[in-house]
Amino acid sequence: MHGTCSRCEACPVRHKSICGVLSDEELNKLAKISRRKLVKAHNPVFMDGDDADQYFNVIDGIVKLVKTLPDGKQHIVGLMYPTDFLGHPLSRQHKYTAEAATDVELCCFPRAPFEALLAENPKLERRIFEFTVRELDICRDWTLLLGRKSSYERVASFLYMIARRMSISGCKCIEGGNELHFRLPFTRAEIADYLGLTLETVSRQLSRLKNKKIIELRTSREISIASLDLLAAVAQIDACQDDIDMRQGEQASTT
Amino acid sequence: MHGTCSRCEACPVRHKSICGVLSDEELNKLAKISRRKLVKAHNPVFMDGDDADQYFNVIDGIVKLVKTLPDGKQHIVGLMYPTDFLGHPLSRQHKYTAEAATDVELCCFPRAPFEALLAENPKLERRIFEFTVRELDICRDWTLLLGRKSSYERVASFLYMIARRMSISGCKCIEGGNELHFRLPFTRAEIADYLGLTLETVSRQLSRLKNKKIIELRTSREISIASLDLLAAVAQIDACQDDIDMRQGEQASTT
DNA sequence: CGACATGTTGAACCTCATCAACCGACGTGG
DNA sequence: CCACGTCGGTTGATGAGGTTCAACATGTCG
Repeated sequence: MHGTCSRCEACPVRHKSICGVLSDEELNKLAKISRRKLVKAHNPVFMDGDDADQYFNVIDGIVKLVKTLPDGKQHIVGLMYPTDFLGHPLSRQHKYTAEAATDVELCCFPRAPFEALLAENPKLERRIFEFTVRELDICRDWTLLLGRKSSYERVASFLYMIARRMSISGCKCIEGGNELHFRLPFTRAEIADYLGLTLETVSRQLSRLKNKKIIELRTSREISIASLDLLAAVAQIDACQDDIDMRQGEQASTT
Repeated sequence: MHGTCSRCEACPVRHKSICGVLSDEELNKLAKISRRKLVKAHNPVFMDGDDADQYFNVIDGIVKLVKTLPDGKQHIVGLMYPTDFLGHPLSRQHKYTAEAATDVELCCFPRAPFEALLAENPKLERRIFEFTVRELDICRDWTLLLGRKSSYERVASFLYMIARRMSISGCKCIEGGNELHFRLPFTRAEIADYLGLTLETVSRQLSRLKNKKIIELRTSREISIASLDLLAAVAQIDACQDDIDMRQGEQASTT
């Protein structure tokens, strides 16, 4: 077989995912150890405490990373979109549960052969490192939101962020998704778990945004954003800073 | 010159920092481009938005990573202790301000020559990758705290965490520091900025812990912890899970 | 159609922020 | 040496923002 395997050629995240740095030849090697997998919404990809015996590319759909407190309260510590890479070399056990928020399509790499490939391909390792640094940046921004923003600002921040992430990653699961009109893939309770609020508070703040004409809600899940800039202002997001973040992300995923 | 340079030989973080993976020869190369630097408490190491033209090892003291919201509220998104590595390859600009919380001793590496060394030394790059993954784990745990814990739980978590980190990293700045008795290097306002609370609330919850005999306060900064297990229980920290984290950290820093 | 999940809205309550008074330690200058 | 201001810390009173509990609306599926 020569050229790229047909499955990878047709892969929508071929260039933006970690695979973007691989030559056709290298990609073929990776393809040989990879396996596609579909996970239905609300099913786990892996559980907190499990051995990390696989790595994943998210091809389509959204994966929630969930931590649970001893007393049962739970919190979403991250969301993974198409093109994202799931799993960290050097962590032998998962520190959170990964659960499909929507129907999800994954590309799975068994740990041992994947790490062997990593060892002989510094470019790939460096690429995963880049992705990890971006995750850390996002996580630190999130601590700012959780530590210092009001419920109104949080909900606005969430809408702003998800609008941008979904249009950038080109999530198939969002029918007719453009930056300003899309279908929310989360329940109010899930949004609450992500923002450190209760579902009632999320509902109230969404109503408030609707009353102020900053968003429209055709149904509870169909969202139209009147103006991203307005939303960013409400969310206390420094639009300039955010543009830099996004451009870096784009670069990293296209070079 | 043969063997290790004398400065590095005497360095207290020689083996636990990123330098731990370097042979004497490689360490000499690194030493040639490095420079020691002292930063007095409350002075900046670098500012949000600055070009990232240097990397740092923290040798002694504690560095705060601070983000500021457009409306002026600020939040501490991370603390760096001795042995920690400051700066991320691939981020051209700093996303936060780094400020000395105590008097700090740093080892500085100018960007260009350091990245050249990285390129020819995959072990070193991998080591920094490990450190970044650990930072991400810590950051995710922090989002759990900010999203779901009460003020009482937060203050308990903070004391628990700082007690463990300081004893592990062997901070010289903590005179007579052992795991159960140490001097707090932060004001109430700084703790509040780290926990997403106000300084008054921090003060009240510390008093509450004192009244419940879980800690003693000889002065406002001299803390004795009656029992780490008790503190962990109050903080809703799963002690078992935490032990795993710590052991991994130890391994990573001694192998 | 009824059953069940999801979402909205209201009312009461509680935690934490805010504003303010006060204390002790420290440093400075008259 | 002491009066004074400053800084860090504690404590109290009050109020706002969010949680909790509850009722009701809407939508979906057998």
